[in-house]
Amino acid sequence: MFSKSTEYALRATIFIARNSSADTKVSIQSIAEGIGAPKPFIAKILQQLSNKQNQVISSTPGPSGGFFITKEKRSKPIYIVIEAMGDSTIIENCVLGLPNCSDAAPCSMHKVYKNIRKDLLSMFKDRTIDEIAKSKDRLIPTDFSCKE
Amino acid sequence: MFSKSTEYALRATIFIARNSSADTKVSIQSIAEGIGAPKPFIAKILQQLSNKQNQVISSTPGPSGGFFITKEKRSKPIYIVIEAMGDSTIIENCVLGLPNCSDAAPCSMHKVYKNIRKDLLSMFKDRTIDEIAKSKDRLIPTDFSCKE
DNA sequence: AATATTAAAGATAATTTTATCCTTAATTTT
DNA sequence: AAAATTAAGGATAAAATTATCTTTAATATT
Ligand code: SF4
Ligand code: SF4
Repeated sequence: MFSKSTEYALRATIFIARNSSADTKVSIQSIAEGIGAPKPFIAKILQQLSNKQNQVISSTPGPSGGFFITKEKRSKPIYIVIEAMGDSTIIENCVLGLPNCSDAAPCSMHKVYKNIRKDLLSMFKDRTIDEIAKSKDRLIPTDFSCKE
Repeated sequence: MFSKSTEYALRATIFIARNSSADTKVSIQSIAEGIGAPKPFIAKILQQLSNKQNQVISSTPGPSGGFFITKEKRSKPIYIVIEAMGDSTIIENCVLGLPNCSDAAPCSMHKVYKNIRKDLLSMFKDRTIDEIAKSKDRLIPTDFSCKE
């Protein structure tokens, strides 16, 4: 559904929400291992999630530094991750790729897609980061036992 | 949601279903114009939709040749277009990009995504090409008046 | 059979996405 | 203050996607 970048971004954000607090930060290394992503690539994504415009996650350099997520951001919808990655069009745009999508100017799949899109959007806009992080289900390809 | 190729493929297939019959075929030129796609690119996509493995649409070369769709294929689900373009993973795979997705090995968004994915899949697998083609809603970016 | 028309096929180019690497800056610990 | 640790930033590379072009093959019309 999403780009690889956004998949990693979602997994990384959930991982950070689970494994960090005010005084326990997580390193790029442990995030990369925790979600099964290439370290240099996830580093770039973390950068994007924590830059001036986005600030979905926070970071501090230096020893015992790393990434964490503030209480304020924890209660935001996971949608902010998708937005920060620039992938929100995937769930917002027309299935047929037409611009100016609306009930007034419907594409040929409008009627059948409309409600599914609404559900998709509300899934990402109504669920908070903390809510998703709570589940403890897996975030990494090979890990099949994180739930038990 | 889908790749540009698949968006064009869906629009082209619906366009052909609307504008062709056993004796009226449509040319690449008129398809490109009818859906607002670059002609050389849509030519490649039509090729892929009509090749030996896929055969979603059919074609004949020569004067008064062009593309058409058989009665048999008209009654197939639009899912076959997505499959032919190799984009079915987009609606089948895990939102978080994890392999071996199942209730037994759920990812951290499984619970909230499961039913939406089911709806997405049934939308593409239960609706036939003819059913979608019937709507007469727009297939082209600039055309805002095809419904009236 | 010759000609005109149309798609098929394959080569190529541009762009975007994905991934990696190396240097710099910030922070903490000693 | 010096050393160690960690992320930030920027440059580069590889791969996939999107787009274009040219030649060839097939078919119908004359
Ligand atoms: S399907 Fe309808 S609602 Fe969905 S995008 Fe196309 S026009 Fe818009
Ligand atoms: S969300 Fe659940 S069902 Fe959907 S993909 Fe991830 S594991 Fe599979």
